[in-house]
Amino acid sequence: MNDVDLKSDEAAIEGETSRDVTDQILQDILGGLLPPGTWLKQIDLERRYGCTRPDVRRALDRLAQKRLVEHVPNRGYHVYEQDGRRAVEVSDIRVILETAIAGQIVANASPESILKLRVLAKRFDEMVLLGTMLELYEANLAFHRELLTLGGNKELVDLVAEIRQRTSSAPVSQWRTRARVDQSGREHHLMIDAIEKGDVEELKRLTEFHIRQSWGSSSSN
Amino acid sequence: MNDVDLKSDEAAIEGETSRDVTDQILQDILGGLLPPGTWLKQIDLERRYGCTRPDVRRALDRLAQKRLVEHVPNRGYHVYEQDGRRAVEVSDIRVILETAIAGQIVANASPESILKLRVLAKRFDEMVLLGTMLELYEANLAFHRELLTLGGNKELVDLVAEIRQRTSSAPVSQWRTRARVDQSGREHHLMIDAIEKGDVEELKRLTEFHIRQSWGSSSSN
DNA sequence: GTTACCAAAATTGGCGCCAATTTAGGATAC
DNA sequence: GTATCCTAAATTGGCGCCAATTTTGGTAAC
Repeated sequence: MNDVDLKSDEAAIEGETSRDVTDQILQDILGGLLPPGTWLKQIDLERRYGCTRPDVRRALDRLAQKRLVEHVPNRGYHVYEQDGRRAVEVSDIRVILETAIAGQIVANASPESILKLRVLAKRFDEMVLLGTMLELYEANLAFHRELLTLGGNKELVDLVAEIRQRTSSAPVSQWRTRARVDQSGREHHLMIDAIEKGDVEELKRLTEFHIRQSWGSSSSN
Repeated sequence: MNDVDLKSDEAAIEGETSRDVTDQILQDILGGLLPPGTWLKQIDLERRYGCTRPDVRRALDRLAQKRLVEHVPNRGYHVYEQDGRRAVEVSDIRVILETAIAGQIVANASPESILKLRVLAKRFDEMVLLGTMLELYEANLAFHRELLTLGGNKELVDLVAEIRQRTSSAPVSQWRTRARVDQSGREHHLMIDAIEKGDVEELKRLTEFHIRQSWGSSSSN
């Protein structure tokens, strides 16, 4: 396990101290800047994000609660090693939840909401070409959030958003190939098509495939 | 909103400083000692649980993350008011998840695991007669945890345990009547019966009924 | 008598220091 | 030459103080 290297720009942040440190660290883990196994030294983080010691500690504690980092008493915090079994289990949960509300999604889909989905799906496609990996990741999240919102269960939307970031330490590793990302974009549109047609079963099929696909090639399962 | 009254024994704890403060506050919320709306003053908690200021703050932050208390900047933390809609939504999620794995539960149920369930169901029945409200609550959790564990998805078990304590601020309010608690105990045994018979559909029916029942009379939905 | 304003008490929350533990490196003994 | 022990540097984490904000109670004016 190597520890985080941040000889780079220290005072370049300076200006958005307001945004929460937890999210910044979270994004850096998600972005692959802080690979699994990395030891998160408090002094480094303090300097890196231009914040105080208590801020760092609060952030680390929150991330530990979310099980994104592990806390070893008197030795510090380190980014969780990716566990293949856990990843599969989380996918299973997502499949259960997201297919379960397919019926409500179709039922509640108005022409406006379908348009909204199209816009978000298109933005994802644009980010494939023009955006960074993180922007792509967030465009994907936005699309799926909007989709789930149609289900009408607000708690479920938040819950899925939460468990998503439970295993996907590096979105980079999810969409390994360009072909896979393009495919994802196409699937988004297919899902919207299914909603327009009112074909619930088709939506379920697509949803399950879409979720499972991301993890297909990773780990030995 | 009244604030927490704790003129009672202050130094009576002294000896189990080790156990986490977060759990203690959580239990007191669950136990109904800290009703919804109560303002959680840091000084009071500090004295009450015999711990330091940073300990209290860490605990409050964690509970806020779990959405059991709400944080109002510069005004403090208070126990979440029970939201009827949220409670229903969480029940819906539980129904989705727990019925979804009914098949696996039946498939994985060995004679030993069924015996284990019987023991836990019996302990619940005993607690109805002899135990405190909190013990009853925990016996119930233990039964359901064991049941879900048979599904084989460890993440799902933890997730359900998590969302359970998301709304049920006061277990007292859940099982309002004695009749309802007795009924719950009987349902546990019926569920085990269904597993023994290998009747998946029956288990699903019972599970949904069992979950929905707890919230039936509360709030105007 | 009521309302508005001001002042004092209380509470939150930011911040930094110091002790305890761990880790790494060097020196010595075998 | 290698292994073990001891010392020093570094890192974690406990703890408490003080500034900023809010609330409450009292007073004065209308």
